[in-house]
Amino acid sequence: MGKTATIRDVAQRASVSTATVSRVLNDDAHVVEATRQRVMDAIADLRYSRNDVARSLKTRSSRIVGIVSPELTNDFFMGIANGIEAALKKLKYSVIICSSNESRDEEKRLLKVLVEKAVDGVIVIPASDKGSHLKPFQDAGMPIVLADRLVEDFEADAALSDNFGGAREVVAAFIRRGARRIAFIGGASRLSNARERFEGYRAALAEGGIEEEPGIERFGDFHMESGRALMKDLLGRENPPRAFFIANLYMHIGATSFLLSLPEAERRGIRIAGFDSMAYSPLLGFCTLAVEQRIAELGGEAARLIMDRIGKRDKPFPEIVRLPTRLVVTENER
Amino acid sequence: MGKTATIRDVAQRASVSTATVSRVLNDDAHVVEATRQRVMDAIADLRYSRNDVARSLKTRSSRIVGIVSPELTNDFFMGIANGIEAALKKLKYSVIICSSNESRDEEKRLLKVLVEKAVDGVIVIPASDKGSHLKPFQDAGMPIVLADRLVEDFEADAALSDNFGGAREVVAAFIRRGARRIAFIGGASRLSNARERFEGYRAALAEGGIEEEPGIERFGDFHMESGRALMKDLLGRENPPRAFFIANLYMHIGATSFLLSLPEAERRGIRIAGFDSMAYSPLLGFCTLAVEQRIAELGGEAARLIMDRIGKRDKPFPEIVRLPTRLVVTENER
DNA sequence: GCCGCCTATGTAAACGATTACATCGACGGC
DNA sequence: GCCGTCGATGTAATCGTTTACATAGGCGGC
Repeated sequence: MGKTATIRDVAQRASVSTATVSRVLNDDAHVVEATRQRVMDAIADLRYSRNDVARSLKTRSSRIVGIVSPELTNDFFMGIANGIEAALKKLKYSVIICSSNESRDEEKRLLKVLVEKAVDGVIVIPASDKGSHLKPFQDAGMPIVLADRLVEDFEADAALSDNFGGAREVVAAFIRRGARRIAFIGGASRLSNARERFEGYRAALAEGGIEEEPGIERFGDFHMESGRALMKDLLGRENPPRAFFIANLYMHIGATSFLLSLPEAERRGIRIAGFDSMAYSPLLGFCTLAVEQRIAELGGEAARLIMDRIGKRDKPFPEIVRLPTRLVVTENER
Repeated sequence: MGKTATIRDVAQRASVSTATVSRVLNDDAHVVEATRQRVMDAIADLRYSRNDVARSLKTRSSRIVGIVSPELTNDFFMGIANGIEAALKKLKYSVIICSSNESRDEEKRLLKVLVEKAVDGVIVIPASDKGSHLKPFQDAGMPIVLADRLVEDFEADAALSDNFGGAREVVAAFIRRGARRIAFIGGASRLSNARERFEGYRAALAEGGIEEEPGIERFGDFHMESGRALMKDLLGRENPPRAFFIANLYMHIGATSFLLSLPEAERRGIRIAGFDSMAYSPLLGFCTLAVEQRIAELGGEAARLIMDRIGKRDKPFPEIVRLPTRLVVTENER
C-alpha cells in the first residue's frame, strides 16, 4: 500500500511535465492527442486520482457549496437539498449538508466551519427569523443564499415558495367546495412564510366574502406537537369549526393524529386543507386539498442563485425568486 | 474587500513567526501566555480564519467523513446521518452527505469524488446488495464502513440493527396478543436486513407453534408502492389474513394507505405489527406493535467504527456491531 | 562561572496541484 | 531562405499551512 500517486508520478511515467498532465486533467486544449493518450494511460496504470485539496488551494475554489438546514430528518428540507445537489452535480460541484438543529448559535458555528473549509458559497435554510449573525460572513465575502424563508436584518438572494399565493389558492378552492367557516392552524406569524400563508388565508376569506373570525386562528411552531395541541384546543371550544386550513405539514400530521384518537362520531365530517404533501400524505385521512411546493425546483433555484453570486460577487441587488405552488386534490376525498 | 488574512499576516502583526501562530492555532503547548495572547489579539483584529484546505494538504487529513445514502428524503437514513454528524462533531470532524439515488453507478461515482476531496473515510448505506464496486477504494486505502446493511463481495466494518432479533421479538409479542395467522410483507430476501427480518419472523412463528404458510408471505422492494400492492394482493386472495407483520416502514405506509381506501367494513379488525417508527407513525392506524431501531445510536456506532478505522488502518478484521431494537406498543391500540 | 539542558520561538522545506512565462520547432509567406 | 507566428510542451513559482530542525536564552548544579 504505497503512497498514492501524484501528478509528478504521472508526469514521469508519461515522460511529460506536470504542466501537461494538469492540462489533460483539465481538458485544456493545446495538447496533442498522442500525448494526451500517453498521459491517460499513465493515469490508469498508476490509478492516479487527483488531489482536490491541492487543487482547491491553488485555484482558491473548492467546488463545494455548504447547505445549512434546521434538521436532517425532514423530508421538506432534504427535498430542497436534493434539488440543490442535483443541480450542482452538473457543474461538478459537491455539497456539504449540515444540521443546525434549529439553533441559531449552531448555525453560526457551522458557517464558521464552512468558511474554514473554504466552501465557495453557502445556502442557508434559516433556523429562526433572525439573520444578523449571517451578516459578518457575507461582509467577509462569502456568498450566501437563503432558501425557504427570509430573515430579519439580513439581505441576500433567496429562493422561496409563493406562500401567499399558495395559501390563497387552496383556501379559495376549499371555499368553492363548500367550506365556509375555516379555522387556521399555522406557524408563528413572526416567521416570514408563516405570515405569508396566514395572509393568503385571510385574502381568500375576504375574496370569498367570509368574515374572519379571530377566535379560530391559532399559531404554533411548525411541529407535530403544536399541531396536535392546537387542533385539540380548537375542537375543545364551544361551537368548534369543522373545516381547517393547516399551513404546515408537520402540524397537519399532529392535528390528524389527534383526530384519530377521537371517537369516530366526533371526528366525522371534519375536513382539512393542507400545505405540502409528502410520501406519507396518503395517511392524512381528513385532508381533501393541499398545495404542493415545488421543492426540487426550489433547490434548483437556490443552486442557480448561489452559482450566480459566486460568479459575480458584486451583483448589486439581492435576487428573490418566488416559485409558484400547485394545487392538489387529495385522493382521500373520493 | 481585501484578500483574507493569512497566517503570515497574523504572524507579522503579532511580531512572531508563522510557526508560533500555527502553534497557538493548534493548542500546542510550548507557547507562553503573553505570546499566545498577542497572537489571539492579532487574529481577532484581522478577523483571521484558518484555511483548512491548506491545513489538509499539509497534514493529509481533511477532517471530513463522507456519507453516501440511497436517498436524502428518508427519515431513517437521515436519522443515521444525524447520529453520525452528532458523534463526529465532538471530534471536530465534518460530514459530506451525498445521495446515490439508489444507484450503484452513482454510488461508485460518489466514492470517486469523495476520494478526490480527500475525505478521511466514508460511511456507506448501500444502495443495493452488491458491494464489489467498493472494493477498489478500500484496497486503495480508503477507510469504509457500512451502515444499515451488509453487501455481497465486500467486507468492512458495519453498524447494523439486530434485524433478526427485532423481528422475532415483535412477532412473538404479536402472537402473545392473540395473533395466530400472521402474513409477512417485506423486502426482497436477497437484501441482508430484509432476509434477517424474515428469518426473525419465521423463528417467532416456530417458537409460537404456528405453522408457516408460504402463501401469505410476500416480498417487495422497500417502497410505498410495493407495500400497497402486496397488501392489496394479500387481501385479494381467498381467505385473506387479518394480521400482518410488515418489515419496513415505507411498505407499512403504503399498505396502510391501501387499507384506508377500503370501505370501513372490510378493514375492520385488521392488525399490523411494524418495523421502525417515525414522526408520522401515529398516522399508521392499524399498527398495534412495532420495533424501533436505535437510529441515532446506529449512526454513532458507524462514526466510532470509521474513526477507529481511520486511526489504525490495519485493524485485522472487520468489526460488525449489532444494535438491539426496542419493542414499542403503539398508542393506536388503546 | 561554565556546561548542559530545557523551553520558547524562528527558519524553511514540504504538501500536490495550477499557471504565467519561457522555450522550441515547424511552417508559411514573401 | 529568412523571419514571424503559433502551437505544444516545459520550468518553476505559488497557494497557506504544518513541522522537523535550528537557535537562543535562561537556569540550576557543580
